[in-house]
Amino acid sequence: MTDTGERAEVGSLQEVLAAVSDPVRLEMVRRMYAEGGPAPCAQLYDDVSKSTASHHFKILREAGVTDRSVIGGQTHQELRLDDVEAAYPGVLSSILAVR
Amino acid sequence: MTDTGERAEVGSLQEVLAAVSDPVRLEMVRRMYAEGGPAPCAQLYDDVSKSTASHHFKILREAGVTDRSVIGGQTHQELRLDDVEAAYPGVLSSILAVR
DNA sequence: TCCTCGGTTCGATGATCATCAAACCGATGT
DNA sequence: ACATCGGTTTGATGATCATCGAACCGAGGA
Repeated sequence: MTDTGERAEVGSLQEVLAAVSDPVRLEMVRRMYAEGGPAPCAQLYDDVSKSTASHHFKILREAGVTDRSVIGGQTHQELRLDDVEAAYPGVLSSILAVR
Repeated sequence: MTDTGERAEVGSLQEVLAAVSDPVRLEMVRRMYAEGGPAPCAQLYDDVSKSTASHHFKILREAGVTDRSVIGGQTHQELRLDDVEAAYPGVLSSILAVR
């Protein structure tokens, strides 16, 4: 297991909100949450191309919402729920609670 | 006091998130919240033109986040916090709690 | 009646952004 | 060594959107 990112700061509230306001990205976040740990990219989306997915992953990562790691040669994405909650209590958890 | 809108539904979660993910609109929402009731448009923004502000009000209204009423001839905007909370508990309140 | 004031609507412009295909890259397997 | 597989980067395209000025509109006031 190799760390790719160095525990970046969680982005501004605006950045976080903008990140999850896109339907494709919110679905990714929901699936990561359901997974409960590092998940291989491919399981986190359908209906968009690999390159588009990679683009969305980047935006989520830069907003500090997710983290990337490499496990057994494969890239995985993980939700940084605790970090986001620490920065903006209730925001992400209440969004995930919807439905 | 005249009602302009007929208690519209609160929009989808995506709509609500998109509405508040814009800095100008989030500031508007914050000021409405601070006001605690119907507030005249002019007090809810600076740095943008009247037409831009009106555009943002419309987006907030269509997302079900705010409501419009006319008091003494003047248009006022009001936050629909209770309605949004009923639809998506904790989402808007936790955003407003930031800072 | 005419003017002003607060706000909306219209039309246009520029920027941002989601999307894709193609090329690339690192790791694994043959 | 080569091919494959998962993922990223690049470059381009089209759509969405924030922004503005100007025209418009309804309500009061002079």
